[in-house]
This record gives sequence, C-alpha cells and structure tokens, in this order.
Amino acid sequence: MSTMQDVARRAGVSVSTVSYALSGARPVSAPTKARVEQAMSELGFRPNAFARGLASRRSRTIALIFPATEAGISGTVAEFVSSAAGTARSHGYHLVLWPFAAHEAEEIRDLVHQGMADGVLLMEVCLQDDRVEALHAAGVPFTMIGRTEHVEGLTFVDIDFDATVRQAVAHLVDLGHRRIGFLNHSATSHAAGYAPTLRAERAFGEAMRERGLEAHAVLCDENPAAGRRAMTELLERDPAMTAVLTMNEMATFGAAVELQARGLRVPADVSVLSIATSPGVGALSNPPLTTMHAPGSELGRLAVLSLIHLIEEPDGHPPEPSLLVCDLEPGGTTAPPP
Amino acid sequence: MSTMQDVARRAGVSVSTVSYALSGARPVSAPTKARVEQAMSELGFRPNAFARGLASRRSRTIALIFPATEAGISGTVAEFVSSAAGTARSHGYHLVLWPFAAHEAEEIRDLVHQGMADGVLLMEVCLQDDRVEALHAAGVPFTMIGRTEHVEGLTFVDIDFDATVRQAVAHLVDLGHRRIGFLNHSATSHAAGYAPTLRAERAFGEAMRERGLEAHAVLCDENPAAGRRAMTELLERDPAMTAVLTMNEMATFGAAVELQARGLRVPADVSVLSIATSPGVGALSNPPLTTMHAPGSELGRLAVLSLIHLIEEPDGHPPEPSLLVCDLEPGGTTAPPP
DNA sequence: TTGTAAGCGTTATCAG
DNA sequence: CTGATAACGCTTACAA
Repeated sequence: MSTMQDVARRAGVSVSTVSYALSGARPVSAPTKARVEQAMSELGFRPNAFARGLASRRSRTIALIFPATEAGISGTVAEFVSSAAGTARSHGYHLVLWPFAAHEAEEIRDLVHQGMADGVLLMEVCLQDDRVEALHAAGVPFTMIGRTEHVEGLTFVDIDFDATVRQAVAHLVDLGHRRIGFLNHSATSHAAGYAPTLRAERAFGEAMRERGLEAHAVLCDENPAAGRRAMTELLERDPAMTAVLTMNEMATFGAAVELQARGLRVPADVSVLSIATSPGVGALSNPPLTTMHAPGSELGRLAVLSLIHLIEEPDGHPPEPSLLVCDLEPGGTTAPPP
Repeated sequence: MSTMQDVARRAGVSVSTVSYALSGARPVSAPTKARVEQAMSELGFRPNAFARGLASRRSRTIALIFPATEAGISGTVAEFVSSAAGTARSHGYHLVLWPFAAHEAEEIRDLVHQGMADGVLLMEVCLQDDRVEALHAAGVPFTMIGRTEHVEGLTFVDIDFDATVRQAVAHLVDLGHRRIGFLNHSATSHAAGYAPTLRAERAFGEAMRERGLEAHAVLCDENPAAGRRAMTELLERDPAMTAVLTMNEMATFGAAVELQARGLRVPADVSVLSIATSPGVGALSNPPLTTMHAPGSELGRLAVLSLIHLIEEPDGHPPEPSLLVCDLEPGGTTAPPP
C-alpha cells in the first residue's frame, strides 16, 4: 500500500499538496493537481482511513443501533437498512450496524467517544427512552427512527401513525364499514412503551370516536397463532364486526385463518386492511392483502441525510423532522360490508 | 475525552505501561495494573479506535458484503446478519455492512486496503465469482457464505444443498411419493451462476435419478405470481404429480394458490415441502408449511469465527469449511399421496 | 500557489 | 517489570 509520501515524491510535491489536492480544502493549481492525480492512480493510492480519522477526528462512519433480538429483521427494517447504507455511502459515509439491547446506552456513547462513529441512528425508539436521554446528554449527534413523547430539540424521522391510521379508518368507513376492530402489536411492546404500538392505539381510538363508532382494539404477539386468538377475541367483543385493521404482519395471517375457519369470507364478510406493512407481504395471501406500505427506504434515506446534516453543521439549525404516511396498496381484502 | 497520557500521568506510570496493562501483551505487576485500572475508570478512559488502528494496522472490524438490491433482506439473511454481528462483537470486532453490487470487487479490495476492515464476509457467492478471484489475489482474508465451484484454499460456510435436497426427496419418497416436482429460484439467478440454484437443481436431478424417478424442475422468479405460473408448468409436465419441493419462499405461496385454484388439496392431493426456508415463513400459510429451515444464525456464527481465525492466525492451517444441512420442521403440507 | 512541521493517540521496539 | 521514543499516515495551521 502506498502512502501520501509516495504520491508526493512521485508527483514532485509536498504531502500537504497531495492532501489538499484530494480534499479540495485549499486551491491547487490545475497542472499540479493533474500531476498528483496521475501519481495517485499510478500507485493505486488509497488514503488510510485510520490516519485520516486520527488527524481529522472524524470517522465518516454512521452507526445504526438495531435491536439485538433473535426474531430477525422485518422487511421494512431491511429496506431501511439497505437504503440507509446506500445513502450513507453516496455521501462518503459508512454504515455500521451495532446490535445493542435497549438498555445499553453507555456502550453506545462510549463507542462514539472512541471515535467509531460520527453519529448514530437510533431504531425502535420508545415514548420514554433512556438511550435518547443518554445520547443527548453526551452530545452525540443522533437521529431517531421513531420518536419519544417529547421531541423538542431532537431530530427524527418516523411514520405518521396518526395520519396512517386515520386514512385506514377512512378507507374502511368510506366502503361502508361501521364495526371495525384493531389488531395491534404485542402487550410486551405496549408495556415497553414502544411508540408505534401506543400511537396507533391512540389514533385508532380517536378516529373511531370522532365518527361516533366503537373502538375495539386488542394487543397481540407477533405470530400467526396469537393472531388467531386475537381475532377470536375481537369477534367476541363484537360478533357483527365487518372489518379488521391490523398492524402486525405475522398475526394478520393468523387472523385470516381464524376468519376462514369460522366460515367468514374475506372480503365478502369481513375486510382486512394491514397497515405499516413490509413490501411483498401482501402478495403472500390469497386474495392478496390490502396494505398500507411502510416507507422503509424513504425513512432510511431521510434519516441518514438529517444525521449527516447534524454531523456536518453542528451549529446550523436542526434538520426538519420527517413524518411519512404509509401509502395504500390496493389488494383484494377490502370491500363493502355484506 | 481522556487519553493514555492522562491515564499514565494519573497512575504515575508511562504510556507504554498503560498500553500493556490494557492489552496484556507484556506482564505488568499487579499493583501497577491496579493503579492503571483505577486511573482509567476514574477518567472514563476509552482507547481511541483510530490511533489504535493506525499504530497496530488492524481495524478490528469485519465487513459483510451484502447484495445491494431493492428487494430487501430475507429472514435467513437477517438471522445471519444478526448472529454475525453478535458473534463479532463478542470477539471484539465490529461488523460493518457494505452494500455492493456483484461486480464491484475492486471497491471492496480498496476499502480493505484503506484499513476499513481486517477481513470480509462474502455473501451470495456464484459458482464462478470474480470477487473471489479478486479478493484472493489481493490477499484479503475472507470467508464465503456459499462457495464457488472450486474451493481449494478458500474458506467458506454454506448450506449443504446436496444433503438437504436428498433428505427432502427422501422424506417425500418415504411418504410414498413417486412423482415429484421441483420449484427452484429464478432463471436470472441460474444464468448468473448463483450457486444454490445450480447445486439444488443438480442434487434434485441426481436424487431422483438414483431412485429411477423422473425429475421435473422449473425455474421461477421470486414472487407469488411467478409461483402460480411455475406450478402450472409443473402440472403440465406431469399432471399426476403428487408432491412439490420448493426452494423459493415467495413463489411457494403462489404455488399453493394455484393448487387451491385447481381444486387440489394440500396435502391430501399434493404435498408441498419448502427447503432452505426462513424462520416463521412456514407459519404464514394454512395449514402451516412443512419446511426445512435454513441455518442462518449458525452460518453467521461460524462464518465470523472462521474469518477471525483467518485474520488472527494468517499462517495457521486454514479453518475447516462448514456445510450445514437444513433441518426438517414438520408442518401440515406433507402427507402420503392419494 | 506551495512547503514545513506539529500534532492526532496508540503500539511496539528499544533500552534499562 | 518499566520507561523513552520512534513510528503509523494523514490533516491543518503557519510560513514562504
């Protein structure tokens, strides 16, 4: 591996000129620059990332804190990761994945202080989140994916659960439904203060109440068997229910099975609308699910852009938060009630 | 942020002693070590990763090259990533994700030469793979997830497609099936020389031929609609088919729909067995799919361990390759033929 | 427009 | 067992 020394020698200039030719931080005459570039390409020069990081005190790396669960990564998260990594790279950053449990805030701060990352993307944010406090207090630049209850002075990108749920309810009500159930994420996530669970629950209650409709909502673990049970519970709460809104991919399939087992046809007897859904999931059922697709890619892109802004203009005004609505992807599981 | 200088001063020792107390690379007396550790914790000292990397010429980082597609990340890959990141961390390494298209071998080599990673995990390996040649030629330590046609001198972990397909065929034949179809990955992947597609095809042909059975195999894009068409094609090739082996998650659901549409019951009329399947996917259908689960977590762990071996003992004998068989997870879609 | 040189915070090689 | 000190390869004032 050749160093800047080698390049400088070969181009007949000083190391600093090579450095400036590379970074553009001060003007370099065209002919000099050409000689330097020629020397660089002849030698196959690659600036050493550590030397650069040590001298500039910047790593050009962004860390994505993702929940270290055994459950794997949902399609939406995968989209997010892929898009974030691509965006980061196109802006000269690397994206590191740090698998951390929810409570390891100090570890995160330490790694940033070691210089391993210039900033952090924080996933799976809860309404009250220790990590947010810790990172904020430590002065670490970070963007939340999701958001805490109070967001003053914080940067985030998130799904607009309020608008998404409202649109979903509107879609069903427009079709003529009046008796609608909501199948949410798990009680565990609810108890942990996981923001999407709480926000969606709240939004569903409000949207229904505003229309003078009763809101039947149940929590449900993220698997099909739990989905069957939850569907049973919903039908016990209102046997005349004609539509179910779900925000729980795995459980949705179980709910469909339960409907089928009871001789209820989808969508002729009961409509199913799945919100905040990963790409491709709708196509897995027959008829294909009507879904509202979570904007994972867009969130990834926007999260990285705002974090880079935070890193590069620490004194500029903070980036605008982004709230994205899931968009309706028509499928075959919503129809007017019988 | 405090530095080793600060720690040394506070403990009344030299920087080198602090360094050795930390690394254990040379003996340090117990009392000295205690003083150093005390000073470190009092100051909240975190060794700077860049200074360390620059001086030691090691990054303690592993890069995972993953295919930059829009399709997202399958459950198996997610499992792999999560497990690899965890294993890496528990051995003092970081796991970086580098999204690269299949042809960008030079970029990968450059990044490694910049010092961004000590070694590389290469996913989605093809039978003939330029990246493998390039990395090998450049002397970059790497472990393949999957393997090329020739693997002499290379390190890999992979699914044992041969044994997995054989076990799958055996399972069906033991149930009494004689007319079995195989629904493989896409023609695109086949043309690209994607190893699992080719190996599974070959293994299926051999397993059937050995039993004197006819092997009907079709390629199929990774979506349910293509799955329906592929199922149609299989039934045209052999209308009396009683079992289908699939290695294409999305398409499997389409195939099931097509069977249903033709009035064929699963498993009473036709059995379905899905191999190399992501966790949780089986539960999405009703009855739940009988699957052979891809060992994503285990592959991630083994891949990281062998790469670390390669990095840390460059002259030791190369790590044993691992070939793992997918294990059968009984579901409700295989039964004796009618 | 270019060159000089002082760091950046470790590791590792000398001595002692 | 411990201490000095020269790298490591780059960035960035400060000079010219």
